[in-house]
Amino acid sequence: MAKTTLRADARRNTEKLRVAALLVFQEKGLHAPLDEIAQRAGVSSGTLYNRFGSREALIDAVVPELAAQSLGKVAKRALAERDPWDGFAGYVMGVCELQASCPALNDVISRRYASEQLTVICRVTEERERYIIERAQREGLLRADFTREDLLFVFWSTAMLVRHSADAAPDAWRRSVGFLLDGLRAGAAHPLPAEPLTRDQMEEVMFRLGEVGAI
Amino acid sequence: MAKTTLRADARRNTEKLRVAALLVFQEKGLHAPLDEIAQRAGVSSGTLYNRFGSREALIDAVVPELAAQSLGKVAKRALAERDPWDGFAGYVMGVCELQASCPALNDVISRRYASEQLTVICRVTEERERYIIERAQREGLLRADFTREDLLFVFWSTAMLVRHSADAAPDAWRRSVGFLLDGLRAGAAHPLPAEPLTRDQMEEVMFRLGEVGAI
DNA sequence: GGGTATCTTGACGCAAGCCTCAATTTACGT
DNA sequence: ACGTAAATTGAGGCTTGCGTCAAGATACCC
Repeated sequence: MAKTTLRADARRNTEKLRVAALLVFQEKGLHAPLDEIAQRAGVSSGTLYNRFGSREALIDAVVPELAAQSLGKVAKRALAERDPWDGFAGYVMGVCELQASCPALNDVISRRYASEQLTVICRVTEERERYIIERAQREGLLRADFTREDLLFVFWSTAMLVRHSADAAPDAWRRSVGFLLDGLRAGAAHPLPAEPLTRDQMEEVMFRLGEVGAI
Repeated sequence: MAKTTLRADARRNTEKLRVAALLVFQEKGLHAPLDEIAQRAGVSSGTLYNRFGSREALIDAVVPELAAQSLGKVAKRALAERDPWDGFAGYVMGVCELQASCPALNDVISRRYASEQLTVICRVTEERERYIIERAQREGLLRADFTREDLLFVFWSTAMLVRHSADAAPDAWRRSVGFLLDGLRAGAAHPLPAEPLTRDQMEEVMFRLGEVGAI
């Protein structure tokens, strides 16, 4: 039912809002107050709702492109790596770097906000990650009991670290990820104390993440 | 300036509030609504403020004992372990188990709420952890570049994981910690991509954690 | 340039959660 | 048993943020 033609001023406002939204989201994450976006666009909050209708729609109008591009670049670089371990490790570091460099991407990667478009991106990402993992495991470089679900937990950890140490110690996360990667090399493997998550469990966890508290 | 003698009803209410507070904090963490505590104690929110004056005071009246006892037990067990590596690994797992089993302890351990008493506990804990780490490093079992500040990051990661997967996958954190521990063995060590945090940086990060957003 | 459909505005209502304080109730000493 | 100091109450003010809507402003077509 979307109007196909907007009045000129409405179109202009839409554009101003997109620009402002991208700025604010990048700076403060996907839970940034919408009022601030409206204000930054020089427009009332009512207009924001008129143009987009909901936070989700606004995010979907602005963030997926950024996310797809950033994540795509990292994956591509990883796959271009000759050595599958270097590819894997580079991928992990690359994604964490995105998390550290941009609150909006951090929220996407750690699933703090789930929208339709972002979910699509996550699915694509999942495929690639499974491949990157498998490739490194096939050559016996990445430990065999590591799953893609485990990878998400890595990103969640980093999300937390980055959110709280971004200012005081912007490189702190690198150490943590460094330790972790050393634990993921096939040679380092010792038996794990728990079963991997099923995909359903993962869905459940992610579903809750998108919910209320967000925390 | 504290009144030394309370009227009988006030003393009773104080006790009811302590009980309720401990329950609610254990169940929901240290940011639980105070109104709920008052309600559970069968008392108005005004009374809670009359008796304790602030969330911080209420927490300090109730949580430190729990925290000191739990953390003490884990540390003791770790130090009783013959093998320093087992001691260290057991300590890490033990603390994470506390995080997983009790939101209040999770908040204490990951510094989501800083109060006077809790800060004292953290200081004691710090001493013990430095010792546990040093002991394992002295025998060349724990990698030499691991610091106590890094340990806090481990607990922060776990805090995040536990908070979001407690229901759907209560053991998920064990895998992550397992990977990490494998990366901490001396034999697994590869050069790290960043310097360890100074104590000042750590203070700064922790200070911010206690602040506003908490997230 | 006038009429109308479209768009914008910003004050408003809502919800949580915090904390306060005037009015009321209660315990306790005498 | 009564007076007073101590305690309790809960409505209400505060804040942040969301989302709405009647009234006013504006673009666009003729």
